[in-house]
Amino acid sequence: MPDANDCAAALLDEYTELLVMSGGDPFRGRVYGKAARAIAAYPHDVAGLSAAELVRIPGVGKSIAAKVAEITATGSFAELEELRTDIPDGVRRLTRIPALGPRRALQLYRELGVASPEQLREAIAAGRLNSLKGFGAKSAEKLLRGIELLESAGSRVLLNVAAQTAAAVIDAVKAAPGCLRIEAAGSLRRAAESVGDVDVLAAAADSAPLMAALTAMPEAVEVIAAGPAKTSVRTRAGLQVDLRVVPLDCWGAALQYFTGSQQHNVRIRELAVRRKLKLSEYGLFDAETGELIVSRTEEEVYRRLGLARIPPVLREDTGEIAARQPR
DNA sequence: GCCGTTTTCGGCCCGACTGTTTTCAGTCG
Repeated sequence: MPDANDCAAALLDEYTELLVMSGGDPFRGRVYGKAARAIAAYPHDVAGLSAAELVRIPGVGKSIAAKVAEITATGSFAELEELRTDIPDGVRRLTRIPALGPRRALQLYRELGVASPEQLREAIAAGRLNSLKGFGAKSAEKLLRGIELLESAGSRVLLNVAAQTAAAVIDAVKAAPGCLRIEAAGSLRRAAESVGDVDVLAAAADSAPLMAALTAMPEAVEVIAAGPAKTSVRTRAGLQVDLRVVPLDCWGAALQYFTGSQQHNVRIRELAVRRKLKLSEYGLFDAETGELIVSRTEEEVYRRLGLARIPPVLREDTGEIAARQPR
């Protein structure tokens, strides 16, 4: 993929983050993120394209085409530079802390002047978060832990390491009473080169014994979240493991959802919306009546959306959906 | 800001969990 595309995509992504942080129209922010992904996946060098050619890239309209042209010519664009002067780069780094998103990162900056993870640690130590609306004792504790995780930073691991973890989780959970089916999903099932976390999907009428089996694993040193539908733990090695449990009837829809990349799923769900349908991990439904249409197999879900089944490894939103739509 | 298998205007994926908020915003995937 051409360097110019990576460069333009990175700047548009940065602009997306800054837009989201500064409030404003959330849909506008999404558009830039979408365009950034399309440009990153675009096979031709954007630096050599005219405006008319740029707008042929899906998700790129006149306005973004002009910004890409400006990036090609100058290395950046005016609106981005303007936001950069408003929000220091360290504030963006704050959002790398787990559980700290754009809105609260900006709040920390605006109200306490905190402009980096290091400054956040100092602010917490000095008790300065106590006065901040929406930040309680638990938040402070969680943020400190998050900063530690950020600093130890082995964020993504190789596929084989994740596969070993998944195998251990599957062994432990499938022994729990009531486990009807279990399989690794997420980037592991897509066979991505590296994975950020381990996703495991299971089917059961009662999820409690399965969730208990996960949190009882000796490797699970921290419980990040624990609910009836989803439980997340962190392993000794710092790898996050998410276990999702659904009723057996939803297996296909759930596997479809928990396998696709975020972007693939958004695309597929948009396709559903355009057909007056609603897709979730629980099935494909009629948007108006809420009536269930299909949910048992992935093939049924894709077929009902007018698509041939897409192999897991391709579910990255890099053109695989258009390639399977009838012309 | 982009886009169209009713649309060139009015939408824009969907659900789970947490913390502090007593009804929901923020975050995540």
